[in-house]
Amino acid sequence: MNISDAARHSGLPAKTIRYYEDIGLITPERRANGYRDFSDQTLDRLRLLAQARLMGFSLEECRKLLALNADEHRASRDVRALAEQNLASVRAKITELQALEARLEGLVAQCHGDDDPECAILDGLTGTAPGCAAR
Amino acid sequence: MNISDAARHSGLPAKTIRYYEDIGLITPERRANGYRDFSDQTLDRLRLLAQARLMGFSLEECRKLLALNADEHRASRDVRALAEQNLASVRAKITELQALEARLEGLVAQCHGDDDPECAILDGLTGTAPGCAAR
DNA sequence: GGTCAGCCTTCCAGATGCTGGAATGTATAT
DNA sequence: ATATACATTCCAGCATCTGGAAGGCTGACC
Repeated sequence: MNISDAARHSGLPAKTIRYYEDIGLITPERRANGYRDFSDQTLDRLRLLAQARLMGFSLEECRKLLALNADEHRASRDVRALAEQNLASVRAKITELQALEARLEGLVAQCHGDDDPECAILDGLTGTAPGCAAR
Repeated sequence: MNISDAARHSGLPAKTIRYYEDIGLITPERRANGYRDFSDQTLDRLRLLAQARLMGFSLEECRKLLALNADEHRASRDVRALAEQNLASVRAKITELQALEARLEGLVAQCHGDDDPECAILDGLTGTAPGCAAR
């Protein structure tokens, strides 16, 4: 199977697949002409990669997931630990962004948004107390 | 004022300040010895940069904010538009991450997390129907 | 055989926003 | 003279691709 078919079947761009090979996440065979030849096994790895990336796992986490997936003696505990770690960092990012959202809302709410140069957002960002532009 | 003082007064690392000069966000004077010399004006720009970065603006957005801040004929409408754009992208990211969170929670909840190799998370990521490992 | 489209390959560069480190120069104090 | 604590530039790397250039291979058509 050629790279464009592998791309179709995995949902990943061919460029990304080559990159994944570069960093050792997959090792497809080569045909005599130098073309990559994707086995079903390699395709499975690509599909796992595609799904895990969609689920927010980093490439290094994906590497561990691939290893666990290939290890028939794995403990599901280990997989779960990875997923929980990922979940925790997703939640941390959400919390952070929500704080950002609140602060931005506060700034935007104070700005008139008209033709006037006086702007509460710039005042907020430059540490100028609101109204200082007029003083 | 030397770069380390500028760093102290703006809250930005000296490295970051040099980088901001590299990409043209600031243009501090130079002394005879080649050292940068930060004026109050340049320091103001650094402070705006520091705050705007904390508020999630990209460096290109910061560039526009700096231009607006320096333009006494600006319309606060334009500043507000930038802030709202930023707010919208923050909200979009939150929504995306929340969807991710829900999907991850779903996966994690199904996984036993014990010594057994059977794992709902891997099943979910590989498209294997749950329970297929036992069949 | 020639030619063309449409694959494939490798390698280099760029995006974002810094951050670390090396090699070197300057200022200040003792 | 030396020690230190600054300063400078330049190069490389982080994560994760993505685009493009230059060139080779395949398969169909004439």
